[in-house]
This record gives sequence, C-alpha cells and structure tokens, in this order.
Amino acid sequence: MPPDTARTRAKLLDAARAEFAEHGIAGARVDRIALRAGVNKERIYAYFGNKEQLFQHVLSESLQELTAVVTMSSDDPAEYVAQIYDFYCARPELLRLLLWEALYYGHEPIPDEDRRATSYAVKLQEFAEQLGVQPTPDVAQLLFSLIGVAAWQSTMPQMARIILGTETESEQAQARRREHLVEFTRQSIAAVKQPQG
Amino acid sequence: MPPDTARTRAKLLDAARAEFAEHGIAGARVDRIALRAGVNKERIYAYFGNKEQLFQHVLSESLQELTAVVTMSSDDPAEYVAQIYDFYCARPELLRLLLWEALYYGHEPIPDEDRRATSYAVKLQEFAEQLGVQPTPDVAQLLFSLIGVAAWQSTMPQMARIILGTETESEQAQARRREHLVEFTRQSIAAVKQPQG
DNA sequence: AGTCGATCCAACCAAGCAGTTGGCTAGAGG
DNA sequence: CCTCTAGCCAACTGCTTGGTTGGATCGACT
Repeated sequence: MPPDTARTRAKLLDAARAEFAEHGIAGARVDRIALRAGVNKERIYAYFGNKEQLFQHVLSESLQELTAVVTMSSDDPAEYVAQIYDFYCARPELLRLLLWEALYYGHEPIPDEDRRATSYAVKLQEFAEQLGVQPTPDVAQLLFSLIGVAAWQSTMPQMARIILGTETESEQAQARRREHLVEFTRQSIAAVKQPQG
Repeated sequence: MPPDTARTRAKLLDAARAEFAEHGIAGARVDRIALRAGVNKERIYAYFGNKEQLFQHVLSESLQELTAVVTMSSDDPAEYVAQIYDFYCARPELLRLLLWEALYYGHEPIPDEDRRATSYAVKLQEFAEQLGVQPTPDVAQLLFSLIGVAAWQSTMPQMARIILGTETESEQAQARRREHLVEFTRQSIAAVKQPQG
C-alpha cells in the first residue's frame, strides 16, 4: 500500500472530528473537512462512503478513546464521576459529537447500538462492584443520573455560564465544580448503598 | 390589521418549532416550514427576517412557556425537579431546541442572554427559599446539577434506552424514573440543608 | 365604485452543496 | 524500461437551498 494512505485517512478523520463537533452532521461541510485536512474531497467518498458514514467513523473512533480514558481505576465512585467531568471539560468535542448524534437520531436506533450496549453494560458492572451491590436497575438509574450531572456543564455551557457565573472555564472554577460533584455524588450514593438506612 | 396576519404568524411559529426541534438550525428547511404551515415561504422573511431570527423567535416563545409551566408551586424541591422531568418527558421538543441552540452557539454569548439571566436568577432565589438557605454559589451549583439530572434522559434518549432498558417511554418506566429522581434529589439536598451536619 | 395600503403567493435567482469523473502520478513487478 | 494498479486531485454536475420579486388579492375608507 503506497505510503500516505493511512496518513491521509487520519488527517481526514481529525479534520472531520473538528468539523462535526463544531457544526454537527447537517451543518458540517464536506469541502471544509477536505480543506482542513489538506486533502482532496474525493478521498472522503473513496475512504468513507459519504458524509454520514464519515460521521459514524469519527464517532466510533471518539467513543473508543472515551471508554479507554475514563476507567474505574480508583475504587471511589465519586472519583469516577469527577473523572468523567474532567474528561468532558478537557475534550468537549467528544461530548458534542454524542449530542449531535443524539439530536440527529432522536428515538430511532443508532448505528452500532449493540457494541455500545455491551460497553455500557461493562461500565455498569464495574460501577456496581465499586458500590458493593448488584447491578440492579436502580444502580443503572444512579449511574445514568451521575453521568448526566458530570456532563451537564459541557452540555449546556450557556446555561452553566448564566447560573454558575461568568467564569466556568478557569481552573479554579472547574476545581470548585469538581469538588461539588464529588460531594454531590457521595451524598446521592448513600441511599443505594444502605437501602432504607 | 387584516384578519389572518396573527393567525399566519402563529401557524408559521408552530411549524417552525416542530421543524427546528427535529432538525436544528442548520438542518431545518425553510421550504418545509412554509409547507407545514400551509403558508408561503416569503411570509417568513416578511415577519421574521431570516432563518436564524425565526429560530430565536421560536426559542424565546418556548422558553416563556417553559418558565410559566414549571413553577416552584409546591414547597418541596424534589417535587420541583420531578416537575422539570415531567415537563421534558411531555414536551421534549423544547429541550431539543435548547440543545440545538447550545451546540450552535457553543461558548459564544447567546442572543437575549440578559433576559434569561434574570429568569434563572429568579428560579435560583425561589429554590434557595424552598431550602431555607441563602442563594449562594453552592446552591446554584446544586440547582444546576439537579436540572441536569432531570433533563438528562430526554437529552440522551439513546443512552437512556441502552442503560435504563429498552422501554423508557412507557408510563410505568417514567413513573419509576420519576421516583428515582425524587429520592435522588432528597438525598443530594441533605448536604446543603445541614452543612457539615 | 374607486383608490390605497397591506397581505399574500407563484415563480424566480444565485449561491452553496454533496457527490462524480477523467485524467495525472508514482511506485511495484516484470 | 514498460505496464499496471492504486492513490490522488482539479474541475465539473445537477440538485437543493436561503432569500427575492412583481404582480394578484382583499379589506377599509371615502
């Protein structure tokens, strides 16, 4: 295989990620992706088929990265939630991709749903283990809610700015919010851990 | 003013709301909006200027509705959060509009930011009163997080379906999730109510 | 009935868009 | 050195789209 083909693909994927994160599926412009990548537009169709399939490639690549980085390494669930928060603060594009996709597909099944299901199942399993309980629907609800809290600030930056104050991006502000999340998580976990305590 | 002008406007706004909620700003088609409304396309430009301004009209109308419906009527904060949840389950388009806007404007200031700021400030004030505390930044953080939890299921329907099980839309499933939210909220509020308790 | 002003709309326009094509280039195999 | 294949790209295509326009319609007032 001639030299640059892998490199060209990678450049396209990077450019596409930036473009899709910024403008979404409908708003993304194929020409702009090619331009950003410094590659001819036609390569996109040769490698990926069409715009939507390119989006899927970008997304699945990004999801792999996400699941790899955010792990249940520590055995503190609150720390896990804070990790998710950190990750989305550092790489908001990945969350944006997920949100564009969510809005685009709505309630219709998303491509590749199976693989994601197993990935989430694993996370749930780990989460339950950390808590020392079974992975019941209640625990799933809890995990889902906590992911929501962790991601909410990056999901709604304008609302965050308005409610939490103008400077949400300073390191100090993020540290404070992180603290809040840890405390919040500890608090909300208590009920599940000692049911009817 | 001749008879139908107000009615025509209203029909356009309704159609635009549906179209924008479904497809976002970039994905919405002006022709489709006119078609849905049964009105000529040119009226949109006469009444609202252009596509983006039309979106703003739709959004501000929807926000008014939202703030009117979701009130702090009861003096139970958990009930308030559950109300938000109910509202977004019943009218997911409104959340979708907010999300499209959030993605579209990103970190740039949104049009009409001032009015929204005061609206949120009022909600925060009410929330703090319900808790019987001052509206400190901590309370703002809590309110913001709780809004996130309440909205998360409608924000990420695919993730919800995968983690919470296939049927998230049945009345039973929604009632269960509502229960979870109430419990979750009570739990997480405790810390703020009795600080360092 | 006649004029006037505003509302409405079919047809139009130019730009922007996703996707294609036909030919050029360079490296591998003979 | 020649051929063949796969990667590459400038230029093109035809459709879609946001936005416009010129004239038809209609109610109000005289």
